[in-house]
Amino acid sequence: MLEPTQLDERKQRILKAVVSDYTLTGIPVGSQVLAAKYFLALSSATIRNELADLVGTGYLQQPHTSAGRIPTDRGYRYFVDFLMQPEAAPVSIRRAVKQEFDNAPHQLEGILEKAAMVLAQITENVSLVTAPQVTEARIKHIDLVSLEAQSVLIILVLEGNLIKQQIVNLEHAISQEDLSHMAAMLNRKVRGQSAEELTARIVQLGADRVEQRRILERLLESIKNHQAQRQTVVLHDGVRNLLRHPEFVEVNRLEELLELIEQGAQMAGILQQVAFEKDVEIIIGRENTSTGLRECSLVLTTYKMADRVRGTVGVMGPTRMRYGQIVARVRLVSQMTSEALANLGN
Amino acid sequence: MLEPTQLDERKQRILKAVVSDYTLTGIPVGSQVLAAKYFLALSSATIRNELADLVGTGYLQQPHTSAGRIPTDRGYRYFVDFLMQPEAAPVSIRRAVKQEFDNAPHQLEGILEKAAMVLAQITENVSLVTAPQVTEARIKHIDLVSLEAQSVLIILVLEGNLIKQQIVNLEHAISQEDLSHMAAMLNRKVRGQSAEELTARIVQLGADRVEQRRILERLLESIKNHQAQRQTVVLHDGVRNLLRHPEFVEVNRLEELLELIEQGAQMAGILQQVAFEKDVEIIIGRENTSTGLRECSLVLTTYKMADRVRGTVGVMGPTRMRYGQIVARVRLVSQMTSEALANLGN
DNA sequence: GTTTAGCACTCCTCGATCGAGACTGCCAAC
DNA sequence: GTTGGCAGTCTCGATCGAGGAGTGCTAAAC
Repeated sequence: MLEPTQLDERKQRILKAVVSDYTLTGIPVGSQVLAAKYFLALSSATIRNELADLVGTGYLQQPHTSAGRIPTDRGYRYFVDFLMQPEAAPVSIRRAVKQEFDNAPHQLEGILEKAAMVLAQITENVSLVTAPQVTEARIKHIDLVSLEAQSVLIILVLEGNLIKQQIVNLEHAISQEDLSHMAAMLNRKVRGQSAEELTARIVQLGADRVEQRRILERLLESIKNHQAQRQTVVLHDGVRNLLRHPEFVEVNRLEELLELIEQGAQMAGILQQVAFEKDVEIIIGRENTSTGLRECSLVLTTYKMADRVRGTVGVMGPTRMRYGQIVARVRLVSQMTSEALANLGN
Repeated sequence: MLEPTQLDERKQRILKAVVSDYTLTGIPVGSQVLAAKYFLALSSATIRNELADLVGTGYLQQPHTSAGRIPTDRGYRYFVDFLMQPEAAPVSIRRAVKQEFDNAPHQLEGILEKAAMVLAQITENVSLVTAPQVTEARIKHIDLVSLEAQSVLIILVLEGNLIKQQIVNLEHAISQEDLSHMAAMLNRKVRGQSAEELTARIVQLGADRVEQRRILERLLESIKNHQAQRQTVVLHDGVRNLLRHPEFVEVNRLEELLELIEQGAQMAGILQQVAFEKDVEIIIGRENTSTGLRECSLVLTTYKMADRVRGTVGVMGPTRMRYGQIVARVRLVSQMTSEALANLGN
């Protein structure tokens, strides 16, 4: 674990200057630039000595002998933990974001898509948004709709107004009337229960006939399968922004990254691990378990949809990103998303 | 309009050879290669004369003086219209595709996502899939669910088992009992009608109280807005495949393309124009109205979900693509998608 | 009239070379 | 501990030339 005391105050200021300058320009920072732009009172030779120390302790590195310094992952980590201050987004951006969310369709998917779009735009990186996760979902409403002969559409409304739907095929035909009846019964009995509890209680439900009971069992089984099977969806936007970063001119890295983003499963795993309590979580370069993200950083946080319903929003970009700015903007979008989702249900 | 008679038989064979070779190798095709690989009976000089003619009539072009020939958009057009024969996908691929669809979740989105994934994989290009479009949707079932105090969740099941949902805020609270009652009434009266007809008939509905009637009006208005507002979703996959093509090593083109794909609106417009009757529609290079697609081709067709419910699937890639192969594979995925969707409702 | 061989010409590609520029590390002086 | 000076190192970009691929043209052969 890093300690702020590991670097004296001047080294901290120099590290901060290197990170700031490098994230802005993308050019390795030399001692002369530092002296001229940030440390007028010091000579470049002095700074060179300090830089050499910072390289020795692993906070900085040199791409080659006659180049300036760039931060290592460790350097970035020290920066975000102790040196960085979030740069609040300017009013113009706050206003634009608000407007976008105001114009978003009054609907879960629409809002999440909007969040991904806006976040990609204001951070100029790839945005990542997971659909809301339910921890121990409670059922608010069940509806059964007869489709063709033997198939039934199950609609489950969960806490937080999450809607799950599934089509089930039965052995025997059943009328809409019977279905409505069953739905009404279920609604009376199962409100506020979790899907697991529901299964446990099914035995106690006074299903008038054996036939009806079998259908109920079938439906519940389906619901449970469905819950288990459905993997988290990860929305993303702004892949085009990656192309602008000079670190991705070679196409190989990009390809690996794109695969990760597009197939989503691994990404979903990473995003789901973001702690709900934490404010913003930052994962830098090789801290990522996935090798494809070796040279990328993630800035992630959660949004809240309802009491036990949350999702993750965040940004993926090169380790050389403006952390201070991006943290603030991820936070902003997370808040706006939570608000927009809250407005859905009132 | 092109006529097959515009080229004599030998020119046709040469054009075909150039397109075939170039789409495979990506290297401009010279007269010597043609003579050696495709026209053993002719000398390279003869072929040179023919090539010069084909350049003169606009079917081929030369990147520079001492390079081989590559097809123009016109050349590709002639090829797909008169010379190409679809290359049926090998059994191994057919089997793999079938398996993927068998494993797809029993659910609209899941199937469409699967289609996009599979198509991207087997064509090694970007796949595009629109959600099903409804022409004159008929209503199968309406459900109203009380959420918090004054908000109501409307669930509409349309023909083809398309489900639309929306949350509406009312002026006054209303109980779930009242809502269920209204829903039951609506279901009795509106089955098989389109949303427009429904609005027309609302006046005739015997709404017991003025209050209830007002709520109904509010709901219908919401439904209509929702229909109008919701733009077509375009799923895509396989952007990573683009990176493999040498024509996209320069990042600029890619950026333009990605913007088109990611923001989707323009793309949706293009995809929606695909005629339902046609088998496979191919749009080549500058035939595209969008400048970003100047150097790309689209191979598109439709899938069928129900009688009046269809969507578009297809592939986007560089004009230099293996049309014969891709046409067959797009067709394959379209069929499998239609089948999978048909199985949803039985 | 069509086809072919031969040949000069054009243009791209790739590797090697070279100089300019940037930054360092080290040393000696302050 | 700090600073100026300086030699050394490495990258980057421009330039150049050889090699190669393919053409168009001409004149002869079929």
